[in-house]
Amino acid sequence: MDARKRSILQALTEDYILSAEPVGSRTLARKYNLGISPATIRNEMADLEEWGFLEQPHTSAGRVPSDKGYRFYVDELMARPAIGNDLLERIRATYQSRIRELEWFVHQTARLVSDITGYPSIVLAPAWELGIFSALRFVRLGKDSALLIMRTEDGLTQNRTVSIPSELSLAQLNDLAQEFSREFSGMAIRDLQNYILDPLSTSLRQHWALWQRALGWLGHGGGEDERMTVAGPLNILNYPEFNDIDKVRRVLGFLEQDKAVEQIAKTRPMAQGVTVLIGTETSVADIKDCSVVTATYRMGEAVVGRVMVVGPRRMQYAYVMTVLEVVSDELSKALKWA
Amino acid sequence: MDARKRSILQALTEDYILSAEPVGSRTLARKYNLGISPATIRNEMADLEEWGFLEQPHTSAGRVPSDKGYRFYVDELMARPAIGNDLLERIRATYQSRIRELEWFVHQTARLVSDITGYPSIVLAPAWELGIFSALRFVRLGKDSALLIMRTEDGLTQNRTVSIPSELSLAQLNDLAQEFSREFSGMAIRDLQNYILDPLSTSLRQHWALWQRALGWLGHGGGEDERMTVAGPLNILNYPEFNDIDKVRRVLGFLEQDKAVEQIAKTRPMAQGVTVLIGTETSVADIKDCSVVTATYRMGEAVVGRVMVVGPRRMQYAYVMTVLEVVSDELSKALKWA
DNA sequence: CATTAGCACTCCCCTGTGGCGAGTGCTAAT
DNA sequence: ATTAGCACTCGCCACAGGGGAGTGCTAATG
Repeated sequence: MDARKRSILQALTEDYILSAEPVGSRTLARKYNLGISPATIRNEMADLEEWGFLEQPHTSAGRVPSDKGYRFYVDELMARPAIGNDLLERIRATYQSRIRELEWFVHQTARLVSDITGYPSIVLAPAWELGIFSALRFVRLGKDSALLIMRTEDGLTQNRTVSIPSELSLAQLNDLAQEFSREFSGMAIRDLQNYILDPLSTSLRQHWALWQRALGWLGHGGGEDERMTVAGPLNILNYPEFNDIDKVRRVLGFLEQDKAVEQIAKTRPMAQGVTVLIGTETSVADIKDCSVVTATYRMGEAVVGRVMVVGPRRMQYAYVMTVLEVVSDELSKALKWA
Repeated sequence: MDARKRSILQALTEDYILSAEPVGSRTLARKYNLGISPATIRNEMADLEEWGFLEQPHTSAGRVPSDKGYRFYVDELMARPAIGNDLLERIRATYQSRIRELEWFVHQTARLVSDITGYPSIVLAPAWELGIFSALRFVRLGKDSALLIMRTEDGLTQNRTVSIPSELSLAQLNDLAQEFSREFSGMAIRDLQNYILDPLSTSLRQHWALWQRALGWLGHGGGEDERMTVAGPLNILNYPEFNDIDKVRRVLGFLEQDKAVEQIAKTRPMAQGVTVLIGTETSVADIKDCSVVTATYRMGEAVVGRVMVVGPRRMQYAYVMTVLEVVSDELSKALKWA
């Protein structure tokens, strides 16, 4: 692929990203100073199409980048401008709030990203069930209910109201919690559930029903909902390729459910840095017309969560990547002190 | 309005609810045993249109009920069949779970209702800020964070993590909480916020910053999000009148934001029972093509929340009303023991 | 020999036309 | 009062034709 083909592919991709219209040779020659005539561009485009970088919606339409074309553009062609100062300020300001709750960070980040980019965004909260169980604690609320507080070795906590047998005294509850903590501290939270359901494994079995009730939840680390936040899903309606009600249904349906997002997350390992998945690269049929940009964030040293942007394939890749880079970075910094 | 007009309006409305197609005189005569000819029906329909119960999308189309037509249908014409046993069982089964958390009820109810009816549903959680403050309590989590638990006289609790000055001992915290509780118990939660911000009102002012941080939240009763749950918003896409992308945007946008729902809730007082708002009766422009069915639920004796269904104007009113009646009833029963 | 002008060709899109069908309102007959 | 009959209206759809954007090919050009 020589320099001329590269610049044609780049110009075409950028034009299409802005216009959403198939780009023809004449347009390309007129708008971009390539120094060659439409006829030459046509020849080059024919090559690029043959090689799979471009596609034609139909004969006598302009060309459109294919997944492979976008991929090449993202990997090799596009410029990565530095982030603007205004934007940087805005992002930093978001994290300077006094509120230091994990859930708040997740919500704010999702909203911030979808606001800034104009695409739907998803933020996955720290994967609680991967944490290491440290201790358990009860706080009595009423005569037959208590707050169950679970804590990880990282210092994260989560709590929930459980109903308890009213004959248990506060002291007894505390004993139970201590015994449980002693027994299971150091274990991955994900595994808690399996252990507790084996009645032989613990001397706690006299209150088996209580534990069973409480730990179905503990093992999951709270409801599914709290682990994922979607912001701005309707942004997708602003892009003409989603004028089709069926496409809208697929994409919004995807954003609504929790599980598919995990599929995407699994496509790439939890490597640090910003990752791009284009069209079918996500291998999720519902969003085959979308691209996804993903970044991870850290808490201390460990990678604990993800920020994602879902948009049309003709996404503003460079911009989104830069935004996610900065956001995930600032978020990681903010979480360090949380 | 004589009996014949009534039966014509009823048949037409029911046919249109099922078919979404404007209904003509011939169809009406053929499908329903009205005992009169199309010509007579036409005359009657002309009257009904003149009186504002029917509308014609265009000359030479069939007729469609107007808001006024639906209103008359709902108030006077429609049959209210009893709920089926299967359905009743399903609803009851939902509330027989062991999980007794308020938030869980709200989520489950929203999902249940949208599943059963096939329309989007909204459930408003108990209006926390209307409750009466009873007591406050701290549970230390780490060296500079604590869990703040607030309790109402009804026995509802809510909690949140707050950061606290690390020099405060546990004993000091407890003293603070007790002092605060003594000072403010019996006050409506909604009013807490205003009082605490007046530095003269309390001897607690030495930890003013802490209280300020904590109580901005207490006064609101948690994030907005937790107070409202939407389930099945995409159900709206199944109805042909929402094939238009702009209508979809309006309705989904409405469901996404919190505030507009309150507008609707305010349209009708918190009276018990099931209420129907048709088309522009909601006076929310974004959902002028929708109808809303609303029911309230109780906790003990007091009405504390709402279950709502949002659907196209040609909604299955009778069915939805029956479902909401039963659901809100069962929910109220379940909450009595929560 | 790479580049480019020229040209025939393709195919989408828009518009206008005409037939069909559903439904109406009116009138006259029952 | 009801109804059959009929002319009329209008949306829908299929179809054809013109325009336009863009292409691939070929032959001319520097």
